[in-house]
Parts: sequence; structure tokens; C-alpha cells
Amino acid sequence: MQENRTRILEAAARVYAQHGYRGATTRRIADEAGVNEITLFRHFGTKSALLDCVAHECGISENVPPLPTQPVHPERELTAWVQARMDHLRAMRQLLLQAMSELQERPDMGPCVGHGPVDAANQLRDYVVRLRRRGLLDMGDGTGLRPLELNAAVAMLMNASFGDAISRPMMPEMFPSPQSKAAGAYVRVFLRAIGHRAVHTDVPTARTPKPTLAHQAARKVRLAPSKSISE
Amino acid sequence: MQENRTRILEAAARVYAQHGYRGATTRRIADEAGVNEITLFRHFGTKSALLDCVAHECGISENVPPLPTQPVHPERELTAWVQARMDHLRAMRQLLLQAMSELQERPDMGPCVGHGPVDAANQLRDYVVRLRRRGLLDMGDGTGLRPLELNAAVAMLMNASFGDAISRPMMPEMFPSPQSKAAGAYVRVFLRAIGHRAVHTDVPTARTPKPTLAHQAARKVRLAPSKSISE
DNA sequence: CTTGCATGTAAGCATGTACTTGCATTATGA
DNA sequence: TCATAATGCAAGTACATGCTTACATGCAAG
Repeated sequence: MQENRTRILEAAARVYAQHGYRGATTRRIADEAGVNEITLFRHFGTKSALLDCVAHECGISENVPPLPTQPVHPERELTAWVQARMDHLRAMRQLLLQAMSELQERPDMGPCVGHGPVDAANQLRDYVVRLRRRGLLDMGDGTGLRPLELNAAVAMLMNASFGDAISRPMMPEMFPSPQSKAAGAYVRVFLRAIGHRAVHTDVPTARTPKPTLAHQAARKVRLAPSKSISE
Repeated sequence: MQENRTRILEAAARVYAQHGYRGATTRRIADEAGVNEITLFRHFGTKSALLDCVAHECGISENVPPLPTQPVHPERELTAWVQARMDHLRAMRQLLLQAMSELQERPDMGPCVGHGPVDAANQLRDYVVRLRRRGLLDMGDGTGLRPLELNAAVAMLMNASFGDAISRPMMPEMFPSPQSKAAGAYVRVFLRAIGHRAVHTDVPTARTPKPTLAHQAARKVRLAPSKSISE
């Protein structure tokens, strides 16, 4: 039966995610799968062969919808994308951590980690280029977005999703804002950094051409340290 | 002798960083320390006791100089700070990865991970508040910095350092810009996101009031997909 | 029915690992 | 010089783990 094979594979993924390679005992995996240890060997021959299979299967998942080729509403589109990526990362959290920590000793788990993020970063870079081509980024005030900073901004958004998904469970004090609002906040900060101004006003393509003076008095009140800031 | 004790501790840290808890055999540690396996037991009694000691010692290091209480040149100060943090993170990379991946199974290693980043994030938040109080952030164009976005920006800079230090060695394609320029780039993007405009012009408080049109033609050449962008 | 096939049971082997015991050796300091 | 402490060596115990062998069971297709 094929059924047992997949049960073993899924169990192996769970056990590996929780205990790492050395901790993923054949006995533990068999127990988790509700299967005799020997059928495990009969299917895969070897523990390392089994976990190699796990590594190759887990690279497939990546069911995050791509960014649209024709940007319309950057904030909405990016937020949905980042949200989906973060959900995916959160689901893979433990497995990612194990694979990363053992990457030197056991490069076989590499596919489990590598492709996703790199592809996503390139997707995001291309998306920003498209934004710029469509004139959705203002490059005023003499500080246009240079490649170095574009790369940095992309890396920051990627690592924001990654770090939030990975680190929030183990050090929640570092993320005072609620998880549900994180993706949107990262995207807004990102858009502001790359020079997309139409963020809080919901007019998608209009460019507000008077960014210079005043407006500060009213702001200062709202911006006064509000608990979450001072500590 | 105290000398052997510290030799064992350092060896244990190295071996643990590379092989994790289960892979950190007492034999391996003793070999790495150039010491008989038995003196290891005579000093620490137990493998877990030894690694507990390692966890408590490694929390101490954190020799990153704090951000200045009186901000003067934000870009310079933040870049130095981020650079120091990234160097530290790079040095602790493997140990951090192991500790993080085993945090659920073995919370003892928690101190090795927890304190540093949380303190740093709070430091950065306070620094930004000081920046704003000194009027070094412009809040024009209707999009002032709200607490949610401040937290997000702080998390992004922290996670940028973290993610770069952790991920660059294992997926260099994701970081097309050279490591030496990373810290500076992250800081500039961060400052732009929180509304600190005096970045490329070295005039600290001047605001250039003509941000709207043009300048794009000259940019487009430099910004056209430069290999690292399109793929 | 019987021939395969997938699975389960029982037992075991070889190895690695944490840790112990007993005794010899070396260095330290009074 | 001598007692004390720290270290090394040899051997061994108890257990976990990867993997094997030999044999029994259930089940579907010819």
C-alpha cells in the first residue's frame, strides 16, 4: 500500500522537525506513524534515505500565490503576499530551524530551505521594478532608490517576515504589536522606504505633491510614546 | 586547575554549536579540549550540567556598545551599532541556530538566545524616540510615524541584521549586495522609512522641498535590471 | 486454493554513548 | 620533603539506536 508510505513520510517530517536528525529515531518515527519499525526499513531501507525523501517532498509545498504582474494596489497586494508567506513560514517553523541548524552537517536538507526565500526575494525585486516603471514610486527630494538600497529594502521585508515567523514564538517581547497586524505594518514601512507615498490615503495612483511643511503639531500628540514605545 | 575547566567549556561551546546537543558527545568535547573524557565528568559531573554552564557563560558576551543617549549623526551612529551587532551575530551564528532549533526540547539554552535581541530592540526604539524629540524626523506629507509602524520598522532593522547574519552564508543569492555594505544600506532604508530625510546629502537638518517630478530618466539607466535584479 | 505481497512479531547484533570504578601519575603548595 | 589535589589510563556497565534475520499473519488476484 502507498498509504503507509505517506504516513511514514509525514510522521518522519513531524518527528524530524521536533527532534532533528539525530533525535528522529526510527523507533520514534514508526511509533508516530502507527507502523512497525520494520515496515519503515522495508519501504526506505535506511533512515537517511527516508529523511532524504522528506527533504525532497517538503520543498514542493510552497503554495504561496505569486505577486501580480500588473501592480494595481501595492499595499493590498503586498500585504496579502507577505501574509501568505508568513503563514507558510510559521507552519514550517520548526522544520526550517532544524534544517538550517544542521545544514553544515547534512546538506541534504538544503532543498527544504533554499529555493523558497530566494525565489520570493527575486519576485519582490521584480515587483518593485514594475512599480517604478508604472510611476508608482516617487523619487523626489534627490534621494532616488539605488540598487543597493533596493536590495536592502527587499532583504528587510523578507527578513521581517522570516524573523517574525521564526522568533515571535520564542521572544514575544520583541514584537509588541499583535501578530495579525504585523504583515500590514511591515509592508507599509517597506513602501514608505522605497518611496511609495499613497499609503494612508486610499487613492491608489494619486501623488500628493505637497510633502514639505507643517502638519507636525497634530502628529506630535499621536506620536507621543505610547507604552509600547517606552518599554 | 581552572585552566582545564575553561578549555572544556570553550570546547563544549564549539562542539555544541556545530553538532547540537545530541551530537555534542562527551568524547568529542573532551577530544576538542585536548583533555581526557574523565576530567570532564570530574569537573561537571554530567553532560547536561556542562552544557548548562555553557548556556550561562555564553549569555554574557554581548559586548556591543550601546547607542548614544544624545543622537547627533543618526546614520553614522546606527550604522556602527548595526555593524557591531551583525559581527556579533555572525560570530554566534551556529550556536544561535542550534539553541533556537532545540529551544522547545531544551529550554536551558534559552538565555543564550533571549536577552540580547530584546534589549537591542528596546534600545533602538528608545533611540528613535529620542530622534523624534530632537526634531530629527520629519513628519510631513500626511503620513506620520505611528507606534504600530515604529515597532514594525524596529523589528525590520533587527531582523535585517539577524537574517543577514544567519542566512547569507547559506543562501548568498538572496543578498546580492556585498556584506560590507549591508549594515549601512539597512540603516539608510530604515531612516528613510521612519522619516529621516538628511541621508544622502550630508546636511543634517536641511529639507529639500521639491520632491515631486522628473529626475527619473537619469535614474532609469542606473536602476535598470542589473543582472542581480532580474535574476 | 494458492501464490504473492505487504505487514506484523520476536529476538538479536554491533555500535555508540553517558557514566563509573580502581589505580597510577603528575604537579602544587606547605 | 611530603601530603594533597588534579589528571590520566584501562576496563567496564547499562542503555539507546540502526539495522538484520527468521517466521507468522492477513489479503487480494490468478
